[in-house]
Amino acid sequence: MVGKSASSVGVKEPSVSWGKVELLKAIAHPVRIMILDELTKGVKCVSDLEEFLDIRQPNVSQHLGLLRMHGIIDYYMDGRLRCYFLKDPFIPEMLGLLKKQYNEDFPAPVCCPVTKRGKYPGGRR
Amino acid sequence: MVGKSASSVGVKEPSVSWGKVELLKAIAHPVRIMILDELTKGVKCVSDLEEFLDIRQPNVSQHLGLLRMHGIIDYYMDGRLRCYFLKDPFIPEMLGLLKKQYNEDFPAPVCCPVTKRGKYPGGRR
DNA sequence: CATGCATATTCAAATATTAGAATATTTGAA
DNA sequence: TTCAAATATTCTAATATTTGAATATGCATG
Repeated sequence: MVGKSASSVGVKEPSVSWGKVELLKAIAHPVRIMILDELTKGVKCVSDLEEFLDIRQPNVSQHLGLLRMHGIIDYYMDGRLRCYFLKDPFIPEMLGLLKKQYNEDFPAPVCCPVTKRGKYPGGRR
Repeated sequence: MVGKSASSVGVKEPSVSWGKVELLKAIAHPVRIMILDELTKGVKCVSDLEEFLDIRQPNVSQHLGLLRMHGIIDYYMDGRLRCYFLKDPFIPEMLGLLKKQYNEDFPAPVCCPVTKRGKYPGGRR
């Protein structure tokens, strides 16, 4: 069962899947991020979100529909209310990352400074 | 200097900043994700990426330019090569998250099933 | 200082995203 | 059954993104 790790054997590391990139695209909108952040705190109905977001109801519904089509959220009915909730466990972790503060950038690689020639790690030249 | 935490006082939790949403948008493209994943492994010049991505050079440069404009990557010159490298420490963590496998969705909240009325947590009705 | 390699820029066409307006649907209550 | 509340859908105009083609730039080398 247990064998060499993928990297030790030269097998390709699992890369980011097409589906995950689609998910990223679906999330990458200020309104949808706010919706998701709100849903992290608990179930919300459309009119709650409408008030919170301060945008028009049809637009809220459009964003909710998009998120639902991607399997990121879902809803249940409560009377005439649609109670939306978070479905994808990836989302809270993603939001946590997005809220994290990073104080410094990575340093430039050692083969700088700029004008020093011939150090390209790939072997080309 | 030190005081109560934001949450203990009812102050709004820091939400996702506008800048972070912009960063998400910049990242949310299959080619750019591949570029970033590749740069995670080390410095790459444009023609290396061109070969790896199998798209035309001007297009590679366009994506690189976009990422650079967002402060996500930078480059140094090595002779006539532009050696691009990762600058934003957020990226590797994000890629790690994107590669993570999630086996189950969150369960629907307890106030289901659908027809049970009057349980909306927000108090409306 | 001319040449060629590595890369960037500009432009245009195709396509995708977004938000609003108008309208439709669904459900519970009277 | 009728009405009103809650939400969804459709259509459209504005805008943004993406790509390819053509071309330009910068630098190292002879």
